[in-house]
Amino acid sequence: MDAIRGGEHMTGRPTIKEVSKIAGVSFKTVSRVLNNEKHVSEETRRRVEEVVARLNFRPSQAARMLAGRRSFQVALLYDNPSPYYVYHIQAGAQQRCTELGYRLLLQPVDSQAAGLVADVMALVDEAHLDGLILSPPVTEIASLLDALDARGLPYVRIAPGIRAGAGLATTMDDVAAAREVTRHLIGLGHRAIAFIPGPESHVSSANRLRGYREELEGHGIAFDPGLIVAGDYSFTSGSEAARKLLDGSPKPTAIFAGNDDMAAGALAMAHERDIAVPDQLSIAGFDDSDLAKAVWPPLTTLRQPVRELAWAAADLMLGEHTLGSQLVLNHELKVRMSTGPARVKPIT
Amino acid sequence: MDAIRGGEHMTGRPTIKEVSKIAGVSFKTVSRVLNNEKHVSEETRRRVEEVVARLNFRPSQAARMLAGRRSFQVALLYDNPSPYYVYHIQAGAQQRCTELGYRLLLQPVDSQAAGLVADVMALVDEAHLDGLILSPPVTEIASLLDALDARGLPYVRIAPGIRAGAGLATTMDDVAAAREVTRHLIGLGHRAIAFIPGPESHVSSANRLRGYREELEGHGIAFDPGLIVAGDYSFTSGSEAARKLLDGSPKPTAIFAGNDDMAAGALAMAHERDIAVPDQLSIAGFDDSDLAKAVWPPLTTLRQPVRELAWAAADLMLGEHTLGSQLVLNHELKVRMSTGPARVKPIT
DNA sequence: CTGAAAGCGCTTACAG
DNA sequence: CTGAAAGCGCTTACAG
Repeated sequence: MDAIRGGEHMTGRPTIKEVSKIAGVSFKTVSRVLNNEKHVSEETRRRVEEVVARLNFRPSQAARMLAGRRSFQVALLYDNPSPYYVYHIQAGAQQRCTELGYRLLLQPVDSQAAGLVADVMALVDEAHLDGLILSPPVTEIASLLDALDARGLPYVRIAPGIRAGAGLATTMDDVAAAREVTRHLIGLGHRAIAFIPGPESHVSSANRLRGYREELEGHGIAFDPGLIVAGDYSFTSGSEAARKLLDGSPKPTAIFAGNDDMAAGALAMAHERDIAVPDQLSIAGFDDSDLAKAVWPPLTTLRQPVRELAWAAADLMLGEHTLGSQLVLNHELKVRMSTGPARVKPIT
Repeated sequence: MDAIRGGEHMTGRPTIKEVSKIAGVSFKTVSRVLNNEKHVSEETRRRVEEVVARLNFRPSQAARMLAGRRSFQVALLYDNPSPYYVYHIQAGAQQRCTELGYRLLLQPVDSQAAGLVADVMALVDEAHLDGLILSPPVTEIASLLDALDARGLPYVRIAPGIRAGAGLATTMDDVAAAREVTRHLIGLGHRAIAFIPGPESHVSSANRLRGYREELEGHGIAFDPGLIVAGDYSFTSGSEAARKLLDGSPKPTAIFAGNDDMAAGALAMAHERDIAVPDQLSIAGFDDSDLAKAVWPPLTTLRQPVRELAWAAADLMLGEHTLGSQLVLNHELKVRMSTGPARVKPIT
């Protein structure tokens, strides 16, 4: 016998009818007050609100969903291995939804699963969703986008890759951001700058690589494939990539990793080999995750406005907007101690 | 005009009545099949299930909540600044709830807020919750526990401090765990072992301090208040505590921090002062968070079964249990490179 | 094993 | 500005 049985816990719950009786109005009028509709006299409104507060009345979401055309409920879909990323995406979306009177369902999904589209549509039906927020890489599943479009269901994407210009979206400029990091390293005198891109499944990987390359070439530095070793956004992959780069040729004086986890991996490899950072090797990351400030030396990185992207996504979908359907948010270079002038002490 | 208006998206949604019509039975029979009730002939069941699958029918959660006595919906309350902790607590609870057919609402709260109890009870009413999972420090709010008890609402607590023996709970033994870490350090020859406890608001802080102290005294090593400097579980506070410890007297040969964030902070301070870890100073953490493996050298720490604690909490509340109402999960010491033999090279 | 009736607590659409 | 009726899509309690 499980603990949930019995269910006598609905005891105290008042309903709209009890409120209306005490306030001396019809329950329809209480409904008007609750929904902030026009055409309620100031005095009636005040009286109803007083009773609502006194009884601690909260309308049943289930009844509203069933009777009304809107559920005031949306879901955030995510499938990201980074606790840091998920935490902040959740926080941003949650905050804006709460402010706007929506409940947000936080829904982890498996973007590789065959049944993904069916599962999401099941959620849409069961929960009567009014809309969806998609975070990468759920943003890249064409069949899901098609199903949502066919259904006419509103959704916003955060940092989408495919169909980037279509529909509602919030993004940052990965290309420009990667150029900034690269420019910072070039400015410190580095010429042999290695880059560790992320996995191909993420659009951000290709965009950051492109920014790195464009900036190099803008400064007349030839792109050298020997300085590129891909990772998969994990710490371990960053470590392995750094090992290959340090063993390869040409020897880099700086490593720019596509995210902070990989930068931390590269940094660990430098420590393991007694390579001084930044005196012998500069290392830069991307994201400005919690990790960036927790390693030694703290990482130079590019702050991605994760929380803001999710906040703005919710706002774009649920708020009162006339301005547009796409929003590009600002990033910011964070210079810390892991980058410094080139070749103070060459690697031996 | 916002994107959500219009709401023509319910178009395709089939109902239980349409299913029943196609299957040639009453809609009550469909309901029986959906709820896995007895007394449905095998053939009828099969026919209904076939139609359900073909139409991709999903029952409205709202209608079930309204008509039934159970909502099949529970909430996880959390108020923890650690993305790592929140991510794994969510994952564990989410998994078990999904397996058992419950929807889990992930609800961040402000445990310091005056209106907390009212807000939670509002959630209970609005969402018709069948139960709640409380994670630290939400577990410690007596007024909330009282309100839930008064309402007769089932809840489980993860690692509770107050009223620890009462009600449903999953925990780990912080005292024994801290003793294990301390024993490891003593076994390496350390005698001047500093400890950085967390904030007093968390019960785990006091328990880990107690374990540290008990183990020392069990080995005939006097407890020295000069080797205790408190932090608040943050990286920065760990760094500051380490600074004071390294400047104070007696000089520690090992530092045991109450969590990994503070251990990482202590490690950064050692790097800043060019103190070799572990040759001159051993550092141990607690949690085995992602951080533990991302810093250099990787931290010796104690694995707290965060995900399992949440999984078991959901299971305890929703599953079929007869065994008991409290569950103590196992922890595990993870020895990595940040700890080593004492005084190989004394700090100068 | 199966079904017809009543009702959950609200919103909608229609009156006045 | 306010109200009475109908109904959302299910489960419950009662019959057969």
